[in-house]
Amino acid sequence: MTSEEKFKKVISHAKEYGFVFPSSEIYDGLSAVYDYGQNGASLKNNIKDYWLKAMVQLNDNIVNIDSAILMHPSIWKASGHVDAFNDPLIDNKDSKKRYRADVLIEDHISKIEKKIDKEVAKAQKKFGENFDKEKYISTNPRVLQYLDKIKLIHNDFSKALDDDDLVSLKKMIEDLEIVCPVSGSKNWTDIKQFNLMFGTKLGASSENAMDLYLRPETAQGIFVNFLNVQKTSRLKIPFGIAQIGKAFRNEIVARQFIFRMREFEQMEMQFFIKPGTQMEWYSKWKETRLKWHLSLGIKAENYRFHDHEKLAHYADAACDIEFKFPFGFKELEGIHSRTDFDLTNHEKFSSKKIKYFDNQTNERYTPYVLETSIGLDRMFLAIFSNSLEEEDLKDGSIRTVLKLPSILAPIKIAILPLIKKDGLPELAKKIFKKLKWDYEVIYDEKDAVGRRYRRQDALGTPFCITVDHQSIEDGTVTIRDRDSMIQERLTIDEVTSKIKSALNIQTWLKA
RNA sequence: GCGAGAGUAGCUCAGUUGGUAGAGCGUCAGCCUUCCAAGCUGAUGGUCGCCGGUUCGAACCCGGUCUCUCGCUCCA
Repeated sequence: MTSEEKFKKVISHAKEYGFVFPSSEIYDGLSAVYDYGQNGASLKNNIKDYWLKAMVQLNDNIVNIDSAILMHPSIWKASGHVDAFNDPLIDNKDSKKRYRADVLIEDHISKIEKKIDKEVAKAQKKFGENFDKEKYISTNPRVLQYLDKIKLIHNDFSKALDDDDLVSLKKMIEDLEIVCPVSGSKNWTDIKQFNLMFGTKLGASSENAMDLYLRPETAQGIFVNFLNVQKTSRLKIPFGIAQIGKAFRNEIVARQFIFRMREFEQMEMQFFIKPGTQMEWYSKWKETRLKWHLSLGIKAENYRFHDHEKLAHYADAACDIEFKFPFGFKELEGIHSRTDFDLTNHEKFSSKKIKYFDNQTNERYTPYVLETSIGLDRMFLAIFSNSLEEEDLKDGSIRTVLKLPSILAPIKIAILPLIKKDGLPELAKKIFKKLKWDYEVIYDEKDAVGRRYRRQDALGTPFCITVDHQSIEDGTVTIRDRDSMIQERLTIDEVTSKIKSALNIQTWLKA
């Protein structure tokens, strides 16, 4: 099976078994928006729980918050999103390539700068040791001409950018005769402004309404609550604030099923530390987070670190944990050393002092931040796609089985009477009623038992308990393991304790 | 946004030169059954993505539109 076929199978299986549906499907769907169905919502919740247990419950110095999606618009100026999320884009009609218009012009400027360097190098070679670089640059007519040109471009450029004047920007590209690096043509489309943030309005009256954005990341909700949490929690640095929540990005191209959605959910933790200790924490959290992933029992070869070479405006070190999705290795989680960029900027924009006072050393400082940020929907896709298998059995049949980590499975146990008579359903229902207090349990008596096993396999149910005639005589039942298909005959109590230990969170997280 | 491909039942798909829509699986109701899909009977389910045009007649031809997949671009 090619990876493309496999991915198709993942998507249709997700739909067929109630995990993921296209949003608004009866109205033809909405691009890059998906709904989680009865089993998907459950799997997603289980992933959240597993993360919260590891990150918050087991760490005395990490707390969980839930901040609002709507936030004060200045936050996005402070965070840099208003600038960084607005791209003027232009297409070359011949090569069909898309470029950022500002980058094209910047590249053009650096080309001229290179010409100057060339002139200088040439002169240096000619004059040898006596060469006065400063003097040469300030007097040589050709160099001066280049410098003038750059200055002129710079002026027009910054004016156009400041005014959001896309027409002038395009005119610059035409006047400078910038060509597409691929096609070499000057056949450009008009420049279009892309804003990756979703806009909305606060206030019912259109006159006084305030322009807002739906948050493009959850992290800022943590930063703006830093003081609130720090003052009310009695936590001392180092400490962390975690949050699970939705974020929104108006992606130009959002594809690959739930990998890149317009509305998505993040699980983040911002860890506040003393400046200078960030590298230490950076490697600590890299290790900790990878360990968390591996604890779910997915093969280590499916994960890899990818260090960022080009760092974001706020980071001094960053890497991704990448996962081998059906369409290749892609980012699953990011671990970023965010320095004091966010807190410092919020201090600047809000005019509130955002500092931490260390009683031990009597120092007052702006904490540095170490971020771990995982896409919940990506995590879902990683687990789901990795779990879906088609097995060729010895009898020639094919078994579709979703080998979810049992701790995450939406349904933990299926209770099945072997046949629908002789008092077997009654006993099975009794067990069903007892177990549902502790687990997600399903009862099924329809069709042959083999078919019912396969049905549960496709849903990812790790255990099937079957009640047969012997059960009525001696109270034993069989428990079938999803992955090995091996059955064991045990008493109800033994079965319960077996399941209990198999789903023991401590065993999972320590793995 | 550009290019290529695709849209028919819950899923996978067939549907001839245009003649009022089919299969397998699934689901549901039964029957039969003491342990790993494909035993029997019956049922449910589709304005053929949507809108318009051509035609006596359109799933099929034409135009538009929406959505999906892949590639390009973007990913703070």
